[in-house]
Amino acid sequence: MGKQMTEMLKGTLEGIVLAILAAQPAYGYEITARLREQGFTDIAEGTVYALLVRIEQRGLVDVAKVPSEKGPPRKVYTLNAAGNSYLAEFWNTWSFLAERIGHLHRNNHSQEKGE
Amino acid sequence: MGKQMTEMLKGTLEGIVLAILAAQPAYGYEITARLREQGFTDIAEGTVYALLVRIEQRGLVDVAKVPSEKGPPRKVYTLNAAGNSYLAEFWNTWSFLAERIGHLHRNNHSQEKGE
DNA sequence: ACCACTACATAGTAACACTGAGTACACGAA
DNA sequence: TTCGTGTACTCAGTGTTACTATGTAGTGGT
Repeated sequence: MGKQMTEMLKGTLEGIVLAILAAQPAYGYEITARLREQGFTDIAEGTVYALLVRIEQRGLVDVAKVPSEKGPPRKVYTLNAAGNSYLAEFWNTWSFLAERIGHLHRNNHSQEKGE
Repeated sequence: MGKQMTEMLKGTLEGIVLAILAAQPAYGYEITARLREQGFTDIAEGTVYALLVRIEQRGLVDVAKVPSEKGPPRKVYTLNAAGNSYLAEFWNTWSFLAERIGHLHRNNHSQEKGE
């Protein structure tokens, strides 16, 4: 993966995964697959599992072990109240940053074109 | 500063500073001030200077020492060709990420409202 | 018996922003 | 003259994060 993307994912990947969980509960392997569907093709499995361990330890999710037909039991993660409020904070932070950077982006582009 | 913002700035602060330099050359103290104007009120001076050292070592900027009326000489940073192409790459990475996350954001919100 | 797919776990590494402190120059007030 | 304030840059140490690489294990097909 590009080094820029790696660095940029720091802080945002967590929010991305929480947002996926907000849509519906999911387990690690499934989350990895969903990320790949969404265009994040190069995110390693290990990265996702490590992140899930973190958000579990912080109490942002509830965990349930569910047997699988095709392999070891799944750990299904569900966003709880704390996770929801943390996610809401994430959206605030993201919105602020995206707005500021979007502003810079537009300025840079108009400059390139000599506007 | 919020912990989320700290983590989210990883990888993006560099692009933000390069974008500021793309608009016009500047020195460290000035860049810090400009960041504060743009709403990044809690970015420490030390953070900016460390970042400037990095981008100088990577050859993304040219540096000129200019005497100041009010203090030590200034190190004025100018974005060079390498810096410009690196910045272009940054915008690509950012656009991809912003689009993907924006998509998640809209989905989450429409879900909250039950749409 | 072997392989592919599913599913999770983890030790070690690199990169980055922050904290907190320090150095140094200019200038005006006390 | 000394002190404070604003300007301007530097740096060691810390915490957090995503990546790499590898390992463990269950299921089903050939």
